[in-house]
Amino acid sequence: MRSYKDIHNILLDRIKDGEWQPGALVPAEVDLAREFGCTRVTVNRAMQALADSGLLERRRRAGTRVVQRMTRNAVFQIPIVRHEIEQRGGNYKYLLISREEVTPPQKVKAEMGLSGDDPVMHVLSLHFADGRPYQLEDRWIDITTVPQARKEPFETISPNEWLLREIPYTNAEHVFRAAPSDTEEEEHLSLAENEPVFIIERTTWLADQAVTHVRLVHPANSFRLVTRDQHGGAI
Amino acid sequence: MRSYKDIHNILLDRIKDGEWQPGALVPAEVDLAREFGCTRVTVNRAMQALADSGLLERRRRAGTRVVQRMTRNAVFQIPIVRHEIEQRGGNYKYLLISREEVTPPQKVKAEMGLSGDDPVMHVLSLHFADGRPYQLEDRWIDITTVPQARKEPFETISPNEWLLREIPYTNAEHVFRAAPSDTEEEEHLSLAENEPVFIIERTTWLADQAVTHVRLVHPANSFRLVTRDQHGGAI
DNA sequence: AAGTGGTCTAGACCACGGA
DNA sequence: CCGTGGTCTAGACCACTTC
Repeated sequence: MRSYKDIHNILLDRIKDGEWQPGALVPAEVDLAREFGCTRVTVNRAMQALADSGLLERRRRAGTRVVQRMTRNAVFQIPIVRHEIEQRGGNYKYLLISREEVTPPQKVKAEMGLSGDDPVMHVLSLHFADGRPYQLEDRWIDITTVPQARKEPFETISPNEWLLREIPYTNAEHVFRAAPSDTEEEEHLSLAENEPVFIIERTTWLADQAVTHVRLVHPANSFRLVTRDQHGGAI
Repeated sequence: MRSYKDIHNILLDRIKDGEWQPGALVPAEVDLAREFGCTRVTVNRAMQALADSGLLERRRRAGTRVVQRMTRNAVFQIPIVRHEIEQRGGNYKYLLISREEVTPPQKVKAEMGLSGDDPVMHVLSLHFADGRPYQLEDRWIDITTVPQARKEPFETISPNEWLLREIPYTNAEHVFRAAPSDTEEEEHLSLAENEPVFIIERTTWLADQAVTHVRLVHPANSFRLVTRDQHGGAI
């Protein structure tokens, strides 16, 4: 019996092996269904998966083609910092630096789409790996959307971990960049002047309402972000 | 009539609105099918989509739960640098620095999984945006897998663009990091000493055979990598 | 053992959009 | 127009895995 996964892999091989060249029209679902001795629905499912992952392009009446421009997606996973460190056998420590409710600077208000002067929870904290500063977490939490945050002292659990555990979200935006450190970062991360840092800025929404905005600062020499983008056997 | 997209969105709303809390067990397919007046297959399709995007976790017999998210995903698209620059209205220029066939250093051989002393195509080139160096492309291409590369001078088209246009791939691995520049980078990118740079290292495979390994170096002050990750309205 | 998701079939109708 | 993909139904059997 041929499952849609089998068919997916067979079709994938044909693309890999160049049997179906980029830009080429591939047989219609009906024909493949006949070839594989299964229903059209089964073939459809396999081809949809290939289309979703960007290898095929499908249009009604026009048929299905192997995509020509192979701009494909790589997926990063950004884990809870504690897990990240513990997973590679490191010793994790968390330190709360400050926690207050204040009106955020204009830049943060813009990122979070806030207009009024309502106070926002601002939490500054540090994550250590093996005793060395690993990440400075500079976080803003909208207490209108997440009132529970007012009851959380963040003394033993980081905002990062608390939010991921407690608050669902629907959209996120990331900015990754490198920069020379500023004095605050140098102080907290024990850096020399103008050492390079790797910065992740993330804004997270729950149904069009900003939940939180965070700036994560890492010493460049101890941080790398890795993706492994598999296309093959997966399914 | 309720389509699987409708159902997908209804279920998504229930998660968004907190009607279904993270970790909670959600109704079985049969029950939802009855509720929406459709077949179980239709419900299954909607729920699979939600599971694929990481919002639901499904196990036979154990049922379906709202995921207690432990990681966040970010999606990054491998661009053609020229398009990236032109798309935001910039003026693009390409410059080939060198092109040779040599035995690569051990580090590159390891990344690409090469063992012998076979020569590999090494292409060094620069991408400019509005006259300023934007990206240094330090690329290795396996000419066993991609013999066509020997016929391409790379004088007017960059390896980046040529490869994306001509060579399909199945897997990719990325490393993102920040670092102080080295002297070669400072020379080509017109940087002062030890300025921070943003580095992307990518290895690309075609069916378990390494195609190319590249190191992309950007001046930190003119580069940011942005992702926008939707869980929502898409489908 | 039994409930849950995973998947297939056969047939059908619809929606889009190229010829 | 009419071929192609998009999707639904009804019913079925299977594959897990927890109870």
